[in-house]
Amino acid sequence: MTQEKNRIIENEVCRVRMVHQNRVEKARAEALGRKELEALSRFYKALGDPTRLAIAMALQTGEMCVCDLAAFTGISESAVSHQLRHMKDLALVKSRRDAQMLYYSLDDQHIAELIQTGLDHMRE
Amino acid sequence: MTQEKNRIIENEVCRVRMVHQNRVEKARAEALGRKELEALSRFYKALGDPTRLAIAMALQTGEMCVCDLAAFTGISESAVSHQLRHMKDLALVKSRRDAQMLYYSLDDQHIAELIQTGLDHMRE
DNA sequence: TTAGTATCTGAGCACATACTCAGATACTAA
DNA sequence: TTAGTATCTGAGTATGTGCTCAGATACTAA
Repeated sequence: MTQEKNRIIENEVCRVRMVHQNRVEKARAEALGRKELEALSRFYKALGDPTRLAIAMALQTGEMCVCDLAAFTGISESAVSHQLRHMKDLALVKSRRDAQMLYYSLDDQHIAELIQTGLDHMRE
Repeated sequence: MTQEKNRIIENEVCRVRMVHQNRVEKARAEALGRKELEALSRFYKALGDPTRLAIAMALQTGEMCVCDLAAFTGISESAVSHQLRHMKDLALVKSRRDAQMLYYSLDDQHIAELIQTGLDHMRE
């Protein structure tokens, strides 16, 4: 157990208390970079809202248009559209146009896997 | 394509537009219940914050105490403690006490799997 | 007991976010 | 072109959330 006392540097308190320096260094060695960490957390956050998760799970059964998803989720088409844009920015869904309608579908097989792993956890 | 026109019921607009009724019904048939959906989304949301994700990934390398995690993440011990409580409520982490210190660790192997699946997606 | 250390907690604040509403845009068919 | 349908968009708002701060609590050792 390596312990360092708090040190005063000029007027700032520089708190360098590292109770298990080796553990912190080990974790740091395996840590993601800041940008990767933020990208990954944004991805989880995308499924971290009941509306978006419901949309993603609905799209597991096949592609659907905005008003299908509005009917399914019970929220307005506008709200669904806002969420779909969000999910598209995160590469969770993609869309194809057929006449006036846009059909949305999951963009990546990993998302279905992620949902399955989450379900396994919840029903552990 | 089954289409219903908007109907006016008293002063409310009751919008029942269902463009692909069969698709909506299929999605409904496989949908989670409201409570399950919310529980699952809370679980993803738990990893949907960079600080909590960093904590979870650090704990993949072994158990750590609060001040280790504060040193690792670069945020205050108070903030770490708040987040750990949150994560404990969600059964993401568990703790064991050894004298004054509390050692936190991942509560479930599913979490490591979930992180791995997320990484695979990000690096697709 | 007392002092010291590690962690927790509640209040408060700044910022993020999920929705609604009104209106814009994209496309089709007459 | 015009009317109709599907979707998108920006602004506004109410709620959620992550942090800091000050102080409380839990435990150990003298």
